[in-house]
Amino acid sequence: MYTISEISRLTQTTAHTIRYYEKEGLLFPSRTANGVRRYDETQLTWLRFVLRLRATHMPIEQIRQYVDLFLSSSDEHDTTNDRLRLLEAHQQTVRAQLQELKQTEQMITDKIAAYRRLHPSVSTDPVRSP
Amino acid sequence: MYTISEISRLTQTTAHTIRYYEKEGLLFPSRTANGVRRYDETQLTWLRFVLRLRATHMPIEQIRQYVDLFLSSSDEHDTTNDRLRLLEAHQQTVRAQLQELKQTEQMITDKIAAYRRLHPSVSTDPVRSP
DNA sequence: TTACACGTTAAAGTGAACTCTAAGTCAAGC
DNA sequence: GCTTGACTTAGAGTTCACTTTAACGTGTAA
Repeated sequence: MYTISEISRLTQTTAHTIRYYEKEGLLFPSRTANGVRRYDETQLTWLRFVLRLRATHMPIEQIRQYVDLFLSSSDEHDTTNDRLRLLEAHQQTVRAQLQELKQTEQMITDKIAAYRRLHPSVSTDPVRSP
Repeated sequence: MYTISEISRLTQTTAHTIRYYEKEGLLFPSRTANGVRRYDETQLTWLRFVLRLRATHMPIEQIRQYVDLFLSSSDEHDTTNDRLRLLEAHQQTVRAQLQELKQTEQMITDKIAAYRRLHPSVSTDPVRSP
């Protein structure tokens, strides 16, 4: 079991942010008798999953939806399909981001190459604006 | 020459945002006698360049730095190297974003595959938390 | 036992990037 | 001449995701 400062170090995330994620309903650490948070491997894995989604700009609200579906799932009420749909939707936005990034990476690479070819002339700058 | 509503349509960006970018020093459209903004192809190209950088999360402040260097460049004071350095720095962040996105894309794909294999069982959910 | 590191909370504050409001000007069409 | 719609401005408001503050509790080493 880890303290908040330990998983803070392990995930390179401030304790502040970890508490904030808990307040937003993304994490559910257990507590000691006097209310100190304790994190097990499962919670650590979950936090890493959340951080992955955040790094790809999934809004906290959407992550919470996923968590809520997870928690509300039972034999009578299966939420697998809903979760699958959320993941597939996010997969689409991740792929769109990848497209955009690849194109911009190419643009920057081209521009850098142009700058290098022309250096040190500025008058013939490849950008030609404003 | 385009009006603000025309380049708004052409770039899928609200006129509000385009004026905001101008206020932030990223665009310099000319004006008609009574102060109405007019955009030429160069300004349109420039806006598209700005939108590319924004789509890859370059902060407006950094874009402005690039613009400022561009505008302050002259025969006596060459800013090519500084601009090159800014672009190279952003190239690094774009590559880091690409890395992160690719990894998360893989993770989501794996998770979706796992959900599909196990469907409709929830008890053996691949996430196993919280 | 006192110091100090580390934990707790609710709530207010921050910064970035828009987004909207209010009050106004202006040109074209009926 | 009047209405409509597109433009103008400064400045206030919004949203998101933290981040800080203030005030306090707890455990352990010197």
